[in-house]
Amino acid sequence: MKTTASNKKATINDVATLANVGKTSVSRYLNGEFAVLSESMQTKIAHAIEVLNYQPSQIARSMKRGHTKLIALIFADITNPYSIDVMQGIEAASREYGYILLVFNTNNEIEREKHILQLLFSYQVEGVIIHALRTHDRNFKQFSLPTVSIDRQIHDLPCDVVGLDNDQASTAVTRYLLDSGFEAMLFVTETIDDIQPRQKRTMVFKQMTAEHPHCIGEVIELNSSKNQQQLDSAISKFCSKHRGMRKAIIAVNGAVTLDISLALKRLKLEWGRDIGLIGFDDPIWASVVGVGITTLKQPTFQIGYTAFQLLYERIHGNSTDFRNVFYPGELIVRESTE
Amino acid sequence: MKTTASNKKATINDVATLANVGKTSVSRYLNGEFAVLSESMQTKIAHAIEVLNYQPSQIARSMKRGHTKLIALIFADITNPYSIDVMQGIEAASREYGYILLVFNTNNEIEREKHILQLLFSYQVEGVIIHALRTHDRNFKQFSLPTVSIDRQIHDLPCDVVGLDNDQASTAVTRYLLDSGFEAMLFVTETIDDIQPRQKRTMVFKQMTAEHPHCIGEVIELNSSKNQQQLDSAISKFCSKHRGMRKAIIAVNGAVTLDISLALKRLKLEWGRDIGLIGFDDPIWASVVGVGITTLKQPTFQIGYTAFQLLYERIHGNSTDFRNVFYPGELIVRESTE
DNA sequence: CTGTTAGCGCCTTCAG
DNA sequence: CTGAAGGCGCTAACAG
Repeated sequence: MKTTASNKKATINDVATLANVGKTSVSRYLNGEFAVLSESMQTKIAHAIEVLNYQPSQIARSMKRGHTKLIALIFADITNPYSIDVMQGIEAASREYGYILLVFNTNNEIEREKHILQLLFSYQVEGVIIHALRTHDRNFKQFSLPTVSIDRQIHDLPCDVVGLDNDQASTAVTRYLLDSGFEAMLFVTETIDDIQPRQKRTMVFKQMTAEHPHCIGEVIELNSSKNQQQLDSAISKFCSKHRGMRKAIIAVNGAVTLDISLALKRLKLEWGRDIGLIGFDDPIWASVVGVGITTLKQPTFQIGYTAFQLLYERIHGNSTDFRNVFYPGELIVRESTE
Repeated sequence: MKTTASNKKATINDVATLANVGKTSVSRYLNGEFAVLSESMQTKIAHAIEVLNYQPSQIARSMKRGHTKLIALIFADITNPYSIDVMQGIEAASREYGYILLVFNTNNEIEREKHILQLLFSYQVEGVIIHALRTHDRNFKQFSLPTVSIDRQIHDLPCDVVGLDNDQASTAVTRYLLDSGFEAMLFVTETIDDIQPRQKRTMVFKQMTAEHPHCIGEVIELNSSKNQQQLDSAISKFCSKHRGMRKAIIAVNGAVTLDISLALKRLKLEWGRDIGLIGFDDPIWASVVGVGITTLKQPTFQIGYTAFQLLYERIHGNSTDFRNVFYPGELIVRESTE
């Protein structure tokens, strides 16, 4: 309200008029083409911009140039802490590169997903980073925007993938348990479907334990993450079956780690003392609960950051073949596996 | 690659040409003005759209109409779980209303904030929801977009506010502790500055304990959240000072609850048995840690949802005076205060 | 070095 | 009911 005339947003024309120059020059000024602008012109324009508190309209620019500096982030479930962790890395990178993040949540609804994919076109988003739930998805088939997938491969959408090196990670976890003298291990995973990471983690565990004759390796695949009973009975069966042996449970991810912790509490079992516990992902509370839970920490920030960089390269055409970038995880030993 | 000719995005003109109609009619079709379109026309257009896989450009639309269906979400610290929780509510609401979320993180950098505020104009964002860190901020002074603040008032920016009813909440917490027979309580808060919620929570606690002559109420204000030592010594001093009395610690928010839990572990103190513990906010791990931590849960989803609604109303001009909406919290009793 | 002109894709008068 | 013309704010030739 302090400015002179109208309280409408100033346009490039207003600036040109006030500065007494053509709008082309203003445009050039905005785009940093100072080499082709006389000093007097520069100062005049700068002044006018200042006075009018002028902000060039990205909308108009996008319309003209065709690129929007917008990228989309699609979560299948915005509730998933992993996604949020990765988002922090993405956010940091996008900030550096001057990109803006549109955040979407498909909320596991296939219709919603379809709608979103359309929106992305409408808004001329330049690229997409997605943490997909389903790896098969016909909505993706028609999809043609530059895309990077987080954590897992998507069958119906060829794209770059960045995530954890699940071979290394699962090997580290299993070997650690083996070396620590555990004799019976229960690997707890959510439904595997064809979600690569869960598959890999499980497979490596199976193989490694199979190779150790003195060690028992069992796997249980939870039907639904809400299924307390299944988990409780699986654990108590496991315990009674291997009475007298050193036992440990492995959680395939942070959500499962939480579920198991809760189950153990219900069963009055104490991790560290009564049974070993180790989990993929390193939730913030892993160090606070009981004696602390040993975890395999993913470099989530790094993953997000790299995801953006890959996307950036792809947007700008430096696209070779689709790449997979998998980072090693870090074993963080706490007393749950003492 | 399945479509006919060019692989460029189809425009309204392409549709018009293919359908053999004027683009005005297509535009009308897009905007649902079916009352003014003959049936034959409708089908022709529908067909052409289908064939071309046409998506109207939001960019162009925004340019013309002036509104973008974009709203911005600004976090001072994207790392803050509270923000993320609230975001879920905002996301849900924005989805229902057909708005898209731009997510920003000022990352506590004042320069960054300035930059973002400018961007908001460039992108013609229709409104802003902000979880501000500082309540004084000169960047806000010039700011004129419809805005809703989460959790706290912002001095330099008159706007709607939605958050917790801190009077009710703090009263509930303190009264509960009093009723449970605790005789000495330590209220731990991060630096209060003029952040309303912390202020209120602390104040209510002070008043209520002051009114109870048999009860001791102390407050400690942490300088920095990283300051372990300060916390450790404060707690142990508190404990030794009130030896023999039933003691409890109150954490002003989830972050502090975590810090205190860690401190207690370092001090070999067990909440529930050695000392009571209660915290504002209800982090997911509150039920897993030790015997479980009693919390005062905020309706974070609701807060986010409402924030969007208020913003929506303001964007659409139903703006009366600025409103404050404060929701009551829910006390969730666990064994840390037994 | 500088300004004129012509659109980007869409919507909105205003005439048929 | 339908279409032609103009313009949103900006940029990119193309001339001076």
